[in-house]
Amino acid sequence: MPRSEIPLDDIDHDLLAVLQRDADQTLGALGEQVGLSPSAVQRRITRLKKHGVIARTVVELAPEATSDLILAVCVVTLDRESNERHERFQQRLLNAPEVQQIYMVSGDWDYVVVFATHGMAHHNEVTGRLLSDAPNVRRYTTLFVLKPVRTGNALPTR
Amino acid sequence: MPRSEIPLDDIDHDLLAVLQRDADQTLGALGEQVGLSPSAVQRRITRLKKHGVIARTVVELAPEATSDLILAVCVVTLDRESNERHERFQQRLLNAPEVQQIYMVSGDWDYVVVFATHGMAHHNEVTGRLLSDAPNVRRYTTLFVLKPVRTGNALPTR
DNA sequence: TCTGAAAGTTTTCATCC
DNA sequence: GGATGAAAACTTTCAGA
Repeated sequence: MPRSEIPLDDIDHDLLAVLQRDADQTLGALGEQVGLSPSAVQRRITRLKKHGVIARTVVELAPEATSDLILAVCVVTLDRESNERHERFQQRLLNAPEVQQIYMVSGDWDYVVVFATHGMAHHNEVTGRLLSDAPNVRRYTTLFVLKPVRTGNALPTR
Repeated sequence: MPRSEIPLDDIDHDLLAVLQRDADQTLGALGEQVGLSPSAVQRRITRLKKHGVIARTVVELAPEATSDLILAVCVVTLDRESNERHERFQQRLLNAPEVQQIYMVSGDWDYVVVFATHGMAHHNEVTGRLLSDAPNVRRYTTLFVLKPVRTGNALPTR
């Protein structure tokens, strides 16, 4: 999917907002919410996917339904600023399915990483391998999630 | 959707892993990946939704396709530990569409909050209103996202 | 109890206006 | 953007393992 810039009108914005909350609806139901016929909705969705505005469609699991789920936010600083080191660090994290999110950030820390694991043993194994025993991690701090008040990846579109 | 605990077998786990990456596939295509007929796949998905394992289906937007997107991770500490204050704080954040994620955490900070806004002016307006000018926020620090290396909400299911 | 296949229904897709 | 018919997908039912 290419991702050239395309203009979005009000209806596109409405449609994207709806789809980011619930994409499990028929074109007719979506049409009612944005004031369009099913075929018009279909045309717009096709266009939004084609131009890469809509990156993908996924299901989200209920955190409560995942047994022994431990969510943790780790802030990480690497040893030195070096592109190669950053690349390697990112690649290691990307290869781990327990790494839910990775953000490179500015300021005192280099990265914010969200881990999703099953139980403390699993958490320790994963963060140990990816952070404690990593060659280029200078320091990191773990913030254990007591309650995921809101999750999701919804982006404002205007 | 109720969320009583239900047993998941290997095929359920495979199916959930696939759906968390890409839910925009036909039952037949899904069936091929997990080794089941389309109707069997459909039955399992229905069951997983009914029991709340699958919370919802959503589209994810490409961050690059969102104009002037600013992502920021804020760590926040409230003035005092009080259930009522926490409730109010959470509710204010939940009402803001620019608040993408909220995690209550243990340790030196009380919350990790991810903001998604359009441009610095918007970012400052939102964090000003929700954090700086909030009555019960003691302090907070902002980590601006330079690069979202991985996003998503995929949870490991086993 | 769960599967696979077939029938019936709904939705989606492509073309037309 | 809306409407229509054709194609595809989904849902249900049923027989068998």
